[in-house]
Amino acid sequence: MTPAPGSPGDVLTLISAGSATTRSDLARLTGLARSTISQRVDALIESGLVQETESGESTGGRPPRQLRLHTDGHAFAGVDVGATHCRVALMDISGEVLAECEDPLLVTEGPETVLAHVDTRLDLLLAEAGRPRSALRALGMGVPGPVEFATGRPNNPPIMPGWNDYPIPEHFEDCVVLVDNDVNVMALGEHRNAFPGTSHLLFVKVGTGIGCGIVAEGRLHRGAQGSAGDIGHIRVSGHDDAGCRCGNSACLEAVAGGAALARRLTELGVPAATGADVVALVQAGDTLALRLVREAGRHIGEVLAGLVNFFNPEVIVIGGVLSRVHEHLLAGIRETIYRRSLPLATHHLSIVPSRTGEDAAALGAGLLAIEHYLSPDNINKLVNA
Amino acid sequence: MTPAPGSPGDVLTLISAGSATTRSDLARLTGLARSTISQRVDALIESGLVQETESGESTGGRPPRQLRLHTDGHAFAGVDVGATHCRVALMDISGEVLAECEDPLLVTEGPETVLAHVDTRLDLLLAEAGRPRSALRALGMGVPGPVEFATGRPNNPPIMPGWNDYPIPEHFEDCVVLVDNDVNVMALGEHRNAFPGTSHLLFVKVGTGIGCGIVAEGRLHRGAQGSAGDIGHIRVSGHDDAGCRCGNSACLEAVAGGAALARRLTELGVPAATGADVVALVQAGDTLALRLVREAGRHIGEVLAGLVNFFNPEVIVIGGVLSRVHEHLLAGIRETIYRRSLPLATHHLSIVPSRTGEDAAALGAGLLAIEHYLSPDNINKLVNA
DNA sequence: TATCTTCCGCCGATCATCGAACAAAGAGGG
DNA sequence: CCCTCTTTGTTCGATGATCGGCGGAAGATA
Repeated sequence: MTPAPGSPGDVLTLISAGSATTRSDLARLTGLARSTISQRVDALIESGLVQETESGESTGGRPPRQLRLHTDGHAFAGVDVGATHCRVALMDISGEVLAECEDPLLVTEGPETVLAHVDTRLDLLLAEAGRPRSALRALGMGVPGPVEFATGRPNNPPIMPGWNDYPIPEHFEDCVVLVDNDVNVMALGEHRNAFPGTSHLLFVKVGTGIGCGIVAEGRLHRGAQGSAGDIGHIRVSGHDDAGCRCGNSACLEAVAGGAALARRLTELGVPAATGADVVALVQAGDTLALRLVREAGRHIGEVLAGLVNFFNPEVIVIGGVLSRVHEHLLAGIRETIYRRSLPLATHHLSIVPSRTGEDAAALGAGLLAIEHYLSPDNINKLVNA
Repeated sequence: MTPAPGSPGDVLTLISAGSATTRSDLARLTGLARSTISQRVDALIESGLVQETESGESTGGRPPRQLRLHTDGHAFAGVDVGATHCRVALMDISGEVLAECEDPLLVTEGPETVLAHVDTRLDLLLAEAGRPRSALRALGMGVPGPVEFATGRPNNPPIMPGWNDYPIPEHFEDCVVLVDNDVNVMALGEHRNAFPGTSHLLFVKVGTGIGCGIVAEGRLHRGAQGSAGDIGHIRVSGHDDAGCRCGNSACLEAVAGGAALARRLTELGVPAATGADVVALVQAGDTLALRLVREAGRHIGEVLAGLVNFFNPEVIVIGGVLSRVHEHLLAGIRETIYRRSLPLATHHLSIVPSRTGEDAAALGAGLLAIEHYLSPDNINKLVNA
């Protein structure tokens, strides 16, 4: 129902969002009677979803008992499957990280190998956190390629041989599994962690390739085929000679991606193989590398300028390996966006480096799982059962 | 509340969407008891929102009484304020047009003049439809510039002198007024009218300038400052000599907009002043005009190819004056999009000319008003009162 | 210590919803 | 033509959820 939001799920949403920490808050926000709220809260405590902590500050009368998510007894996992690494984070229901690990692992080893690895790490982390496997409620996973979100199957991922159409969720039988593109979960992680108040955010990952996660109205926009945000193959002007692996030329990725920068540096006599090498050179003070990074920033900025006009975000977050030298990358990006976008769209626009860093992906994947579990529909089912 | 959707507003939503036409349908869809549904329907009939029409087809038992929106007693207005015209449509609550008119009118005359004109037209149309002014429940308006949707005030519109920050809703005291950008309401009109099933749609208006309305998850995306969709100033490659009124160069609008095409034709010895002139020349068989339009299509396609990668829509609709020669414009657009966008994104993508035509804007503006009035929140308020 | 304020649980009153029973209206069959 | 079956719609008592007042709890203030 639309009016008088007051189901157990809605009540929990208010608690988990931090909008309400006491029964009085809940009564005021929902419009329900205090007695009704008490009943709801009792049910949520009964289900092990909420706990009471000792009194809070008094405002002149009896101090209210604080309510918060019950962080024991449940566990959620966020998995970041990268091209060459695998990171697993174990989180409690509030989004706090309980334990975390990262290992080098090639996604090209195929789904069975990678998912088996995730499984063993999961057991280790659960042991470390002192929770049984049965406490695991949901698992979110980000993978480096397009995914059909509804089914959790990769959709012709270019750099994940053997994964096409593989039903990832079926590998984990006893818990809900949500799979999404890695950039999407990074965007989610960054949004929830650093910019919870904003409605429209773009997260741009500048690594070997270039991708973008889109948060619209606070929710991920995946598009019709789940391929939204694939900005690496948008054309930039003046580089028709730059051939791309996709078969076209002048793609953003072929001009400003980490791999492209490394290749260009190598051609110019400074050996570099990956985006990380480029970053290292910049940090070492190599002026050529620095110039290339700034130029890359301008090219990225050209594409983003168009997207700012189109999408009108409040925040653009720059992440990925190349953002380690963000002071140089951002200079070019900002310069170009402010020159090429409309004043109305840029006036309140922030362009910032990622604040969440390395584990934005694992964190975002975990949050995907947690938010699914905490959705009012799901909670109402749990409480009634 | 989230579970068991069954407030009067939700019931009406099902009726107005055509998902349910009988009480039984409603009981089945909402999960509520038949008696409860009857009670809800009675309340809606009482409020004048729903009417019963005589029996439907029997399926072996008593034939159900059909329910539909009560189309008498209410009226809604959709106003399309263009640069040089003003169109007003009077609609009933089901979205059917009762009466309509269009007059030449310069938006540069300023808000008082234009809104006074709207007022007189409104009275004429109401008289024509035989409804009193008091029947007017809500009014939607599309204007050729950015608008702060929440307040209904134009936000530094470049071609609407005197309108900046003018509080349009205050001019119509006795009814709710919603103001939006013209391209947004066109997108809404086209979506509701021709593609109600799709989630993600782009409506591209190619007229004097070039703009884009965005439908995401079935709702308009307006962006942080309400300036989303302003694609006319996205850079196209290889035209750094084309200066734009915005101060930059190589803007899509300056290369492929109707005004730019007319100017270019004139330079080449074929006099043309506006986009309409260009269309006329193409229709008269002028090969030069035709070549320019095709070329414009390719430039628009280049920008749209990027947006397809970014946004991943299901449908792109081409409207505006230039779409009158859409067979030529679309050829270039399709060619470029299919060449420059990712296969995953283009595989299920339709690129089609507007099916709604001239009054997409007035229609969309009216629908904006109607959908606001029919929103569950508003209906619940009405029924309880 | 007395009083005030706020918080929280208890409990009877109230209200919305349900579901069974019944009436209505047509289909189909003998 | 009449009888039975099916589906629809309404009526009404039963049920269960919500409300709001009351009183106890717990701290602030004086």
